[in-house]
Amino acid sequence: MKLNRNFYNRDTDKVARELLGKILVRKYNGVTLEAKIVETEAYLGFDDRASHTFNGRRTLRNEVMYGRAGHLYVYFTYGMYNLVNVVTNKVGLGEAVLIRAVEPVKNIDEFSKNRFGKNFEELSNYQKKNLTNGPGKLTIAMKIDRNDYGKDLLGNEIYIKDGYNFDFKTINSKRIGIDYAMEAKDFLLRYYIEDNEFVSVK
DNA sequence: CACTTGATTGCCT
DNA sequence: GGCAATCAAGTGC
Repeated sequence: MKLNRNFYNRDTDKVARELLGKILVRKYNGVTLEAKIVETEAYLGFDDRASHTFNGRRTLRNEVMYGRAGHLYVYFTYGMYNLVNVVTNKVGLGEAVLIRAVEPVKNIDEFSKNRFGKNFEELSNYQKKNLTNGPGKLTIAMKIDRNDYGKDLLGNEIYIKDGYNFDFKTINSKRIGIDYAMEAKDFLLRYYIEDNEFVSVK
């Protein structure tokens, strides 16, 4: 069942934890991709130096973070990657959850073609391992980019639904790639599924 | 395997 | 002008 608005409109840290095991559904050109979320990070508002909304910073790019929970915040970074987030918590707070890694569960050949131009079984072991194990990689595999900025996860084009298997242990750790964030780099706001091979950093 | 470095551009100061 | 919530290729052990 598709997650409702109330799921997203809660404490961001809790949403980040509970998104593990849920299924991200992505439809385009008549194709349906499904992937299990295996790694997330919470980005908070005013007091989180790692967040794009730190200290109340509000620009055209991050505007959707201040809006209603359950919408997509997609942004472009390092000159070549799109990263996808889910807006959370109350309007005006500016919080979101970054989806850092997923495990394909439906139409894996489409993921594979979007990333490497061939079917999954034709990939090298290295390519199989690197299909969706990172925030920049999964957006390529699932064809998510800035055109998806602001989309509502209660719509039909892209949404998240309940998972099937929650028999896993959740690991909580520091976030990745935010060494500039001073005290905020040590916040324990990252979650991932223990022993899952698609997690970006163990 | 671990570590280093270059790529490439939108965004904010 | 400087940098970024990253990735892939290259080096060396």
